[in-house]
Amino acid sequence: MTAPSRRERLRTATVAEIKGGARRLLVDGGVEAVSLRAIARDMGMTAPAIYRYFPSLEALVGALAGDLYEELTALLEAARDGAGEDEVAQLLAMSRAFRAWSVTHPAEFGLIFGAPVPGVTTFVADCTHEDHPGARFGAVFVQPLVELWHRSPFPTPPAEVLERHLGGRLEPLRQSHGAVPMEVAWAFLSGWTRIYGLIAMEVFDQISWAMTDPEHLFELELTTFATQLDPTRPRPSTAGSDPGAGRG
Amino acid sequence: MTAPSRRERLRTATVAEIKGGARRLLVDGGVEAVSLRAIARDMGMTAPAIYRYFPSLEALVGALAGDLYEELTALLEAARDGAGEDEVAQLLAMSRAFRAWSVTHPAEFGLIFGAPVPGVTTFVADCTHEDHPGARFGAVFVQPLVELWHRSPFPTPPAEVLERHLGGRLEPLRQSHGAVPMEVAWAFLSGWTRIYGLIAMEVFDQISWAMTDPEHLFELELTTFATQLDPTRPRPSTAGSDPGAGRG
DNA sequence: CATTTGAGTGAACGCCGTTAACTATTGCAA
DNA sequence: TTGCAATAGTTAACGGCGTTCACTCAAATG
Repeated sequence: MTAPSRRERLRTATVAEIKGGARRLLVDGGVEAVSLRAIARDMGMTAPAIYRYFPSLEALVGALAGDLYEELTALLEAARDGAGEDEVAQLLAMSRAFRAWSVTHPAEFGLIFGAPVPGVTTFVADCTHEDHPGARFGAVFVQPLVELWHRSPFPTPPAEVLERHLGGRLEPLRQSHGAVPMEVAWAFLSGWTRIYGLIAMEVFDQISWAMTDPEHLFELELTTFATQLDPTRPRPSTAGSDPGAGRG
Repeated sequence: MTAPSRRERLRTATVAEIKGGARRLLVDGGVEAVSLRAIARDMGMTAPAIYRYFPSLEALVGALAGDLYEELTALLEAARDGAGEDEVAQLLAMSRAFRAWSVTHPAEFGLIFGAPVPGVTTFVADCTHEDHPGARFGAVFVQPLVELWHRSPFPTPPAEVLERHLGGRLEPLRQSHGAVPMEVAWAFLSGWTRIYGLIAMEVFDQISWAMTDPEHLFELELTTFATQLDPTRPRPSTAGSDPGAGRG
């Protein structure tokens, strides 16, 4: 483990600058606004120089997507670690952190959670099963669910129903997370579907025709989900649980 | 109401041909593959000629999105009309039809239900509240829910909880659908979130790292939702309700 | 029949990704 | 220290893109 040479330091700095410019363009104008020529212009370079660092624009977009996955995973882990010991509290904190990031980073959310983008698709396809960004991302949610299940099992549909609908179809999940109980897999898939669906609808502006302030619907879904996971929780009608309070 | 002139007939035919070419490109290569020059090439024309019919590429994409909304709405209405009198059966048929269309038309789904696309966004913004594509689309789901609610109310969270989370935030929905009971609004938003979320995850390939055959998870969610709407329904464990049977 | 309207063409401008040939600089080794 | 190889950058060019402009020609209109 020797110190990086001067050349290596310059190179990583340039790579970071290229990614930074790409992200700025992504935020300002969506993925279609990310262009090698614009990035190079902002850096005071010419476009072909970027080919010394990335083999194509698609590869650059894929690398950017990988960084976003890492950024988001770290954010969720921080939210989990700051939520105490209770697994349900951890899941709620992670869900809220995920929504907050998504709403404040719509372009980034669209890149990694929206319709497949050429560069991102190949980046995801090149990952091994365990290091698949979706798997690493899902692990943050699956882990507290597993621990909660072992500590105090939550209600689920009957085992034979789960077996018929999910049995034998969870191999990809097991390849990345080991032997996850079928009930936990169901709780994760069902819960994640609701969280993802609501956030995607909000970020993609698929809900504004029906309601305003989707955060409150999100909190309602969260409390419903939390109650399902832990029926001893205080009901959402308890005073002091008003969602959105204290968050602007 | 006079018969369309020869010129008008030719014009509508050309508009249809342009849209057809645009959709072919959309299906083959995603929205970024839709280009005026490629469309014109396929038609044996030059690109500037299309400006006689659409003011810009974005406007063409927006018009295409409008057609897709209409196509999908008609499909859902047909599914509803073919499902008999029971509202829950109608909702199930519509949900399955929606998923089937989405899975077989991923590019079209991404255009109208994915990250905002410039042309589509302005098209949606130009619609009046009642004719908003999302509203016309949502109406097909809201209507059976309203009728079911009046015929036999389904269980919901307590009224005060709904009031606190949704109260005063459903004006957009009421502007397009009239006085929808808050419980119905909740059931629609909650149910639609799960349907949309699961389908979007499947179409956007956000679930293949965890499981195969997402249709079975979709059917599990559907039966859960149906049981919530109508507790007298046969439980999902009843023989003969195996999801996916007869559709493989 | 004259005129206006509409449809379509070709050239051009400025973007874009990408490749090829070339230059200058850095780092390393004889 | 000198010489070589790797590295980082340049310019020029190709084809594709959306879009505009000036133009032609046929069709509808009076």
